[in-house]
Amino acid sequence: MDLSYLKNKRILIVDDEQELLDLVVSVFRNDGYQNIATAKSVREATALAKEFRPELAVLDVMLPDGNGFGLMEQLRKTGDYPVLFLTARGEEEDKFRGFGLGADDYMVKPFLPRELLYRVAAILRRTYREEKTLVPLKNSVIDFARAEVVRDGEHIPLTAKEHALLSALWRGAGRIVTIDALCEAAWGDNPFGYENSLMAHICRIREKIEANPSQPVSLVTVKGLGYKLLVEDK
Amino acid sequence: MDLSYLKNKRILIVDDEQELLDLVVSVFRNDGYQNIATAKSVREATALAKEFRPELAVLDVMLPDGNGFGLMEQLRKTGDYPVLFLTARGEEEDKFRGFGLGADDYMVKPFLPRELLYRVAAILRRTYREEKTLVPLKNSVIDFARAEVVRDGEHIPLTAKEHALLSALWRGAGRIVTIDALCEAAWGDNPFGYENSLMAHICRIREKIEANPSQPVSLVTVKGLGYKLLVEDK
DNA sequence: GCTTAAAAGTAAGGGAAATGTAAGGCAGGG
DNA sequence: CCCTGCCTTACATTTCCCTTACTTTTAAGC
Repeated sequence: MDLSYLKNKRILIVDDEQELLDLVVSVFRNDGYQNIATAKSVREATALAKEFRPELAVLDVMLPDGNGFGLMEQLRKTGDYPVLFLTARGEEEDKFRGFGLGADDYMVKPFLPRELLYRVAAILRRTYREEKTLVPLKNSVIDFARAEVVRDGEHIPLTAKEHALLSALWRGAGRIVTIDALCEAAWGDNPFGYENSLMAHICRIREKIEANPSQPVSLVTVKGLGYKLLVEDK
Repeated sequence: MDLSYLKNKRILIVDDEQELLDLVVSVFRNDGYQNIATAKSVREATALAKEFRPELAVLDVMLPDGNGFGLMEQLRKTGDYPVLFLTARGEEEDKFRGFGLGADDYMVKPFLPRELLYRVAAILRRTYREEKTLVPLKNSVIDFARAEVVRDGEHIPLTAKEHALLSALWRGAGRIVTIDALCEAAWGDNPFGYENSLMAHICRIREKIEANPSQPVSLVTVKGLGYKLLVEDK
């Protein structure tokens, strides 16, 4: 299961201690998270959240100009994303207060960095599970869950075979996928004698995903070997 | 925000110690959970899960005929619901192993009953977000709470199967829901041989929600893949 | 425990969209 | 110039799904 799409999620980290803030940020960075924003106070955090639009927040409970609970309520006004609290040892009641207000998880300092990462990953996986299905190409985007291609804002439906072939190509994204492998993916048992049909499907797929189907840039032919699906970014 | 609908969720609890099992069950019962099933071994749990179809599982790591991790992998074959692990103190590595396999939360024994309840509630809340009772479609509105469709001011009742199928479609709103998933939703365990019946139900649902059932715009077919429910606004 | 209406399941004919087929084209290499 | 490998198009075929009418099951009320 590919979960790498979770590493692009926007994460907001709020703590007033510079040292801990740096630690937490580096923990996330080292694990591959790309999109991190930080704040050191309630005020800073609420202002930042408006334009950063976090998809998950890690909040310290103790803050100079208020506390994490109040902050969460502020944040919930601009978006309903999960929240994980951090608190100093011994404040047992805080734990329940956070959960009671709708927090998603709670950790007591000092904590193991690895545990923080696991807990955040678990929350992200549950919350944003459907989105692994969007695959950006040069001139279009494939949406596997909806079985359609979006090009110039237009939604073009995919048929079952097209969906199966694109899935196989995407699994080997960037690498060559052989004719045999594609036939296997689309026709399963006894995948023989369909080479011609495969070609017809490739042609139809190109009409949907390429701006100029006769000069393909996303689904390219590798003569004598097979086909390659070139995916943007990732 | 009304969260009482979460108390109806089917919860599976697995532990080999009778005493702890009783404790956990009573903790849930006292908090209002209606639908609890228990098992004391991997074997018992996998058999039970097939027909109980849990919506969340609480698993002890140590079991007489295996461990909770193996059990989770078994369970994941029949459904993708969240899992919370319980383990004895000191097995730090276990914690990471559970998360690594895709667990949703983890607690060390002995734990505070209240914390267990909060953690379970947090997971349920995220996983089964509020079942919106009113769902607007192009030519009608589904009212799940009343099990009826409103079209042109007319109230058309939904039958049990229609309701179950529409719920499953609504859960995957916009995305393709496979024939298998729909059969699973409507007929539970042993969801085979009902493809034809499913079609008849789809046909009847369309007569209720569509202005022109032979040209559906809300419940559309994706040949060879499944069906999609297209929701307005959202 | 009947009776009866509504709901659910089954089966078959027809139709449209998806898929398969084949022929003509085109480009590059030998 | 021919041959190979792939593209493209038009057309044939097949598959899947819709629909309808009918049977069976369930549940509700007496």
